[in-house]
Amino acid sequence: MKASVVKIEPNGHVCSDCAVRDLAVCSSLDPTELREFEHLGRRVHFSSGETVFSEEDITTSFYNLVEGVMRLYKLLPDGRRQIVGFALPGDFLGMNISGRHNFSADAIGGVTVCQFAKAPFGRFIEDRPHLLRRINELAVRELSHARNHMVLLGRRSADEKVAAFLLGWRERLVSLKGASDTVPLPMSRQDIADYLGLTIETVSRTFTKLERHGVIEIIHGGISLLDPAKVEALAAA
Amino acid sequence: MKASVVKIEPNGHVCSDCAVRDLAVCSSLDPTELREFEHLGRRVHFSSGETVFSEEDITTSFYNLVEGVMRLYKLLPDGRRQIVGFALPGDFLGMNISGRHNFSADAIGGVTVCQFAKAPFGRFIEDRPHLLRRINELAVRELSHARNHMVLLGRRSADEKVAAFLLGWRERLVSLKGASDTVPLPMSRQDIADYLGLTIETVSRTFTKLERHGVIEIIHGGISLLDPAKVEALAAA
DNA sequence: CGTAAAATTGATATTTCTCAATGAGAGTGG
DNA sequence: CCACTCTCATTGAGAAATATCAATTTTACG
Repeated sequence: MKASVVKIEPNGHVCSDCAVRDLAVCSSLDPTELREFEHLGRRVHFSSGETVFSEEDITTSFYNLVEGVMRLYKLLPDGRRQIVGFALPGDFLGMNISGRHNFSADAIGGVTVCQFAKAPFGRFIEDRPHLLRRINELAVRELSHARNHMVLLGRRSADEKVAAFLLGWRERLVSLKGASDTVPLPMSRQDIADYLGLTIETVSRTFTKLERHGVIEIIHGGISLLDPAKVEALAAA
Repeated sequence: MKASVVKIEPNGHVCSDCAVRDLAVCSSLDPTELREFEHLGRRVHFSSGETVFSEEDITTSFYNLVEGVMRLYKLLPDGRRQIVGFALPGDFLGMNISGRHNFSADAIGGVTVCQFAKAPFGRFIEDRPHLLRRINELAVRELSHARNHMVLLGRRSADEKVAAFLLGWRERLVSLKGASDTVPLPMSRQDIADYLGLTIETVSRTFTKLERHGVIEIIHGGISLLDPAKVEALAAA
């Protein structure tokens, strides 16, 4: 990845206008706190493909994804990649024990984050247990996703993986933008493969197979769910 | 006839004597708090194979594993099982968002837990942010484990999975009981297979292969690491 | 001991991967 | 506007890893 040309809006943004105000960690703050919080975060933009942070980097900031999609991944020494999740607006990134990030994060398409320096953010949390509780809530939810994903990776067939992915991704988009049977897929086939523990060829073949069976339609930049019930059946719950 | 096993020790136990005092959530409590905490938890014993809680059960308690080993798993509708982790003394179980457990937990061999009713435990946390912080710490650590395990499930070969499992399991035992190249494996081959996303036959064959290559020795109830460096190489970091 | 459960081993089947070629879409410069 | 090139996606054929099915063998336990 190339060096990042980073745009920082000094103090230009107000939390009360923020698109993720009610989704993100900030939902636990009252208006007064929010005004104080505003001074802690800086909006930063990343272009498609840029790396926001890398695994093993010392954690200097936490991030609140405001707009766009990110891939979160880990690499094996020989380059094999496992995507451990896709981040969407409202997701909070950077929590860890070791003081180092335990995965890397790239922008998929343009991305806007609200970046918090670690130390001031830590001090802000200090006497605000409700914020800590909110962060814990997000961590526990992540943990639940992670466990579901382990089941997918360890025990599902390629067809089931793809079907479950489409449904899960749609579900997340639904809760952000409302229901639709058109599912945008901003990530590449390779990303999907690395998320599902498959090869790009297998993902591609599975998409084609689903389309031949009239279950989905592959459209530009995504798919359309022609028969959601059938996809659910294929996903094996 | 021997007296039947007393399952609940009403108030018999004192936290200050507890084996996991410094490992568990309780490590964040001072002596005064600990005395109060004592009245919240009840020691409960489970025999080998018993289920402590099941996925989708409404969460009525949290659990602190005090002694023994548990398997934590999720089932697909058709019975396929994925073990999402093994719990060891000091592990804290029961955190969730939905109010329901998101995995099931069985005893592997005899197990002793410290059980906390959800409501009083919640109230106790309320004005003790340091305890909440400790719980968050454990959740974030779990999350890191979960992500590492996703890499294993999605991107590692059978040999690498087995090797990584042996090393990871040993590592956990080391931090509980000190270093040793003898690695007890209280779980069955089927458990290992369901943890690694393999079949029991593949696990068995891989063990045999490692033994033939002089890398491990299969002993009663576990294995002995004859060549730890070789195992690490096989695990592909 | 004797029986049941767990683990191992072997032979074969299946799924998914690998390697290789082709096709489609986006951006570039002539 | 049209080649040209680059990347990404699709498709095919064959290979490899792991699963499945079927015996044994070993271990655990009453």
